[in-house]
Amino acid sequence: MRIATWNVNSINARLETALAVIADLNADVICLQELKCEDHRFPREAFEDLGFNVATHGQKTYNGVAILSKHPIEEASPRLPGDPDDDQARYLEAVITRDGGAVRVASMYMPNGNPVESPKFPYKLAWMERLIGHARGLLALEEPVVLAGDYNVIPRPEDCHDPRAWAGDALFRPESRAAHRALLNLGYTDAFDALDGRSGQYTFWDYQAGAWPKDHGIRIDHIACSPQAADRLKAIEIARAARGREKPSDHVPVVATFDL
DNA sequence: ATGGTCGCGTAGCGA
Repeated sequence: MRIATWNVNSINARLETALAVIADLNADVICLQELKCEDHRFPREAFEDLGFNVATHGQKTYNGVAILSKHPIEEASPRLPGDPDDDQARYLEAVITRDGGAVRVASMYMPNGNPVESPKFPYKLAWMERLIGHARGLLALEEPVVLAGDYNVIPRPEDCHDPRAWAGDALFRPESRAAHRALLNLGYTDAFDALDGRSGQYTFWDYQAGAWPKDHGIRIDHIACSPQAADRLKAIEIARAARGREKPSDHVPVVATFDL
C-alpha cells in the first residue's frame, strides 16, 4: 500500500495540476492539506472518477484536510481531540480497510506558528501537545497507524538550505523541534529518518525570491508510523518533480510504501 | 534592488 501526503495549497486553484500529480503518484491513499474550501466546494467527483473514495474536513478560506483512498474509508473522524474551542480544520483521521487488514491514517495540517511573538506560536505548541496526547492513545490500539501531513517543522539543520536564515522561525524553533521529537519518542518511526535520512531533501520551496530554481527549500512534510506500520514500511519517496510543473503547489508529495 | 509570490476574495491577511 502506498500512502502519500501533499499540501496542495488550494484544491480548486490547483485541480488540473493536482489530477496530474496524483496520477503520477500511483498511491492507494492520499492525505491532502490546505484545501482552502468548505466541504461542499471540494471537487469530489473529479477524484471519484479516478476511483478514489473521498473524506473531507474543510472550512472557508483557510486550512482544510482530506483523505482520498482507493480502498474503503471507515470511521472518518474530523478534529484533533482535546480542545472543543479549536475550530480550525487541521485534522482528519480514518481507517482504511482492505482484505485481511486495516491501517488508521491521519491527514494533518499543523499550525505554522509565525510570528513567534504572536498567539500563533503558543497555539502551534498547544496543538502539537494535543497531537502527542492523541497519538499516545493510538499506540495502545496496537494497530498500523500512519500520521501524515504538513508538520510545519524542520527537524534538523540539514533539512533546510540555510539554517541561519531559519533561526528564530517557528518552523525551526527548539520548542517546535522538541515537540516533533516528543511525538516520535512515544514510539513512532519517521519514515524518512528510517529509510533515507539524507541532507537537502526538501518538500517545500517558497514561491518568492527564486527559492525553487536556487533549491532553497525545507523539509517539513513528514510521515510518522506506529510500530505495527513501521514493521511493514518498505520505501519513502519525495515527488520533487511536482514543484517544476505549471501552476505548482509550494509543497510536493511525500509517499511511503508499506507491505500492507 | 531594503522587494520578491501566491490564494482568497476583492483589502489585507496567511503562508
